[in-house]
Amino acid sequence: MSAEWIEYAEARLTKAGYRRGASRRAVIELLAEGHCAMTAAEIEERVRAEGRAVGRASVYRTLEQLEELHLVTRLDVGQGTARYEAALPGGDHHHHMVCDTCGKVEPFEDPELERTIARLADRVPAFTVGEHDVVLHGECERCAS
Amino acid sequence: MSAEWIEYAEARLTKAGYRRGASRRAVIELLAEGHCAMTAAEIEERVRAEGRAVGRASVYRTLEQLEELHLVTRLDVGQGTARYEAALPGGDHHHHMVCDTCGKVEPFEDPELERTIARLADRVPAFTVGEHDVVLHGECERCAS
DNA sequence: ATAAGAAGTAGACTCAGTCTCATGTTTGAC
DNA sequence: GTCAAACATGAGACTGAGTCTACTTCTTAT
Repeated sequence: MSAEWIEYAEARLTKAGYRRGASRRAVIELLAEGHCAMTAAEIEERVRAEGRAVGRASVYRTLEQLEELHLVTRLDVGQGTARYEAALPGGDHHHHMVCDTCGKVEPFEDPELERTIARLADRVPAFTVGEHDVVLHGECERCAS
Repeated sequence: MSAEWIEYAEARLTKAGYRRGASRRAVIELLAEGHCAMTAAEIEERVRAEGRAVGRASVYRTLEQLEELHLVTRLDVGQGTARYEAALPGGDHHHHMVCDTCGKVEPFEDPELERTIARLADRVPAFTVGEHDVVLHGECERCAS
């Protein structure tokens, strides 16, 4: 997650007809740093901490646009706050484990799970499956001890 | 989903040390009707529609207690609103498909998916998996056409 | 360089969910 | 049955995420 992703994202946005802007750039740069699953509020706060004024609306608008182009993944872990993370073009599909005690969010991958869900999606004709989220709730090592 | 579930839920609550109360009873009765995945606001509204005054706090408190005893399942479909549904004691574990266009929530079951997740949970030592949610996003038949 | 319109800002607004506290009920003890 | 302690309840204030609005500032095509 890095400079290439920034360029890639900007290119996709331009191709999609969006103009460039400083706020969006700042949000994209932050996401590129790859801190897993930030909330919109965290993003706003961190951009401001860098000394840039940024409107809440700009943050949400940017995230919405990026999500539309599948450049970020929105993730609902059930604490009433959505989280966002940069998505690489070629896959990197993963899910999340949430510690219900401390709130920590941990990513994981599982090809078998992907296959199972793909098969399931084929089997359901009344529904066109697009995205899917698997959220495992539980306790992380530290909280369990 | 019916009268037995109401009695079962009340018995469990009593055993857990809770006293009885009219508001909680009303919420439980509504859940027992089995309308899939209601929001807290819908529950409050429907209880009021029956002519009973009920405080928002009572609804949320009841749902929290029921969730703690695994008598209801809380479900996050990602529209910023939690949904709740009665859970039968002996299983009936299911997941949900959400139509991102019209917001409709449809339940589904899949034993293969359950097995896959159970295997996955065993394989992850750093995390004690408790509950899991699988939410498939997509489009329902009507919206797709 | 300029004008059209997208992008940005601040902050008011909405709405789900939480908290508080005075009041109403339940229950166990007598 | 009566009583009091303790739990349950209701109204509404409060919080915090996310949306909307009105207005300003840039980008970009010409």
